[in-house]
Amino acid sequence: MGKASKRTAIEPTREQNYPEWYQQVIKAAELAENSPVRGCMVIKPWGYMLWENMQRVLDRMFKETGHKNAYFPLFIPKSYLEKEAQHVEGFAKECAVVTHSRLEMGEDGKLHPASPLEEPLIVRPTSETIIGEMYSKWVQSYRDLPILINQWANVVRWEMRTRLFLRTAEFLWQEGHTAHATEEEAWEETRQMLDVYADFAENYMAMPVLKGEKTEGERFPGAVSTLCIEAMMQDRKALQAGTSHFLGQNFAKASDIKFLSDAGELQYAWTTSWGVSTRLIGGLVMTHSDDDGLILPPRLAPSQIVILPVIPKDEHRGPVMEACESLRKELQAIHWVDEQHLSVELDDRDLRGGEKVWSWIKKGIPLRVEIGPRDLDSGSVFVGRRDTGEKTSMSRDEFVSKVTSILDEMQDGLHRRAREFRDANTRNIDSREAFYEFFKSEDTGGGFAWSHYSGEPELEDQLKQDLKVTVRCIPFEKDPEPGTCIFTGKPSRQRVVFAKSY
RNA sequence: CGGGGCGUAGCUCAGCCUGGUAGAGCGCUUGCUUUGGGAGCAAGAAGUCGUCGGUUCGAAUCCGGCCGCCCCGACCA
Repeated sequence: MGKASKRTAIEPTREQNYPEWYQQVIKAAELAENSPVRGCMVIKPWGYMLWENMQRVLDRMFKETGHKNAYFPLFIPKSYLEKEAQHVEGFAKECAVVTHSRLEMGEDGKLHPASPLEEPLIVRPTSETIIGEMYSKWVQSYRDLPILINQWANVVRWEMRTRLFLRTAEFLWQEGHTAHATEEEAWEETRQMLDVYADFAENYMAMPVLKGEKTEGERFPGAVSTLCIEAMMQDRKALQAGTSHFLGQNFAKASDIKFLSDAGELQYAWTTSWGVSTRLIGGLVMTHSDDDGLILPPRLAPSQIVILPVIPKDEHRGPVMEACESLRKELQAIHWVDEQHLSVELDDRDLRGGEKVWSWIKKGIPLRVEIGPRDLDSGSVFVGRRDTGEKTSMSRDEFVSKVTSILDEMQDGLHRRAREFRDANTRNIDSREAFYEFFKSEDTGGGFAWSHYSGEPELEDQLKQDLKVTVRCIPFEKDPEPGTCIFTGKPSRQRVVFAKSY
């Protein structure tokens, strides 16, 4: 097996061509593929199950923090979007516009839009304006506040260049929209939801994230402040994995969300919005996967375990399948994290052994259990771990009793590995020269640079031009240490995090 | 939106320059031998060559229009 073991399931490898590797991992894992519709992807069952698991966990977290789900229209009248000036500026270029309501068959045998709409409809790029419109009707008194609503939806942003999961014209997400009586309460909500996202990223995705605030240039259009979580991918680029916006009274003024306070004064509400999207799946892929394909954290994997029957001769089929079925039943009865049952696949497809094994490696399933005639005789199972590649034979009973602790260990191991990678590629950088050097050495360098920075937007433009580097966030720090900006020498309150980004 | 490239079997592509019966690899189907980390042999199915028009006895091949896709530059969860 000497030469065979060198072959990787995914070509090219991460080192050879990272973007192409990413595409190939998704293809090999059957997460998604490009569709005939420009910029829009098809999410396949294995990928969609992953999304459903993310939804399940996040939805529970949202409800535990007092939110309820609702649904608002896909279409937004153009005039609504026009209400908030910065919002318009931010989104206008990427809006899909519906202008007609009917198709008629022309003499050329083709369908033509026939009936122009009085007012064009925008396919939502985000729903602040339409939701604000409804909130303005629902809010009269301070007794109507807060409103804490989330929606699971699709949105459309007409992007020029798209990449599966990371940036597609249509994507799935959740958007929370809340309205509050006081500024302080809205701020608290903004921070709370960022904490929810960070909790989810760290403890379910096993993806370490930095929490912080966006600079003016990276802020959500129309927001007073945008908070974010930022993760490092294996190519050392940053991925914005979630955002939580403090909108101040900007959208309340635009949508006329007013209420009478307990003192009888008419006031504008304070609003927030926050979201994560199917982009998280891209982040998951790029955080953990290796040159043999996807690696999934057990807590979010569509299934934790696949059982692979080994049937050398037809006479083995009955006993082996029986053993597999009984093991599956026993494993499925086990409760694991959040009282969820373990999810177990039994792959009895008529494929050769090696091919079948590799298909599951590429799909990133945490544990593979092979059961053949020899195992039946010895009462053992053969277990392969996706995270370490380790393969061991152990007694069936031992496996059943240890399986949840093995999964916990894998979950922790992935998180630790990702955090160590990030930390190894994070530096405090204290001079302009060192900064440029850090980001210019394409192959060996790059990563997160923590540097003092005085915050001029022109400076950010310059760095973006020179190095494609931007401020990812102004991190939340316990004791920010003041210093001087490495570019201008002006005083700086704290270090900010720079990186190349997706 | 500017620059470059490409449309031929399910996929990746050759054939085009120099017009003459549509090709390969992978995948798929069937059979036999195999099966504990990517099997071997044999047989088979599969394409109006993106589209519309022109030149020609004859066009995947030459010419023109159109459509679609990919890559590179300014924006983004």
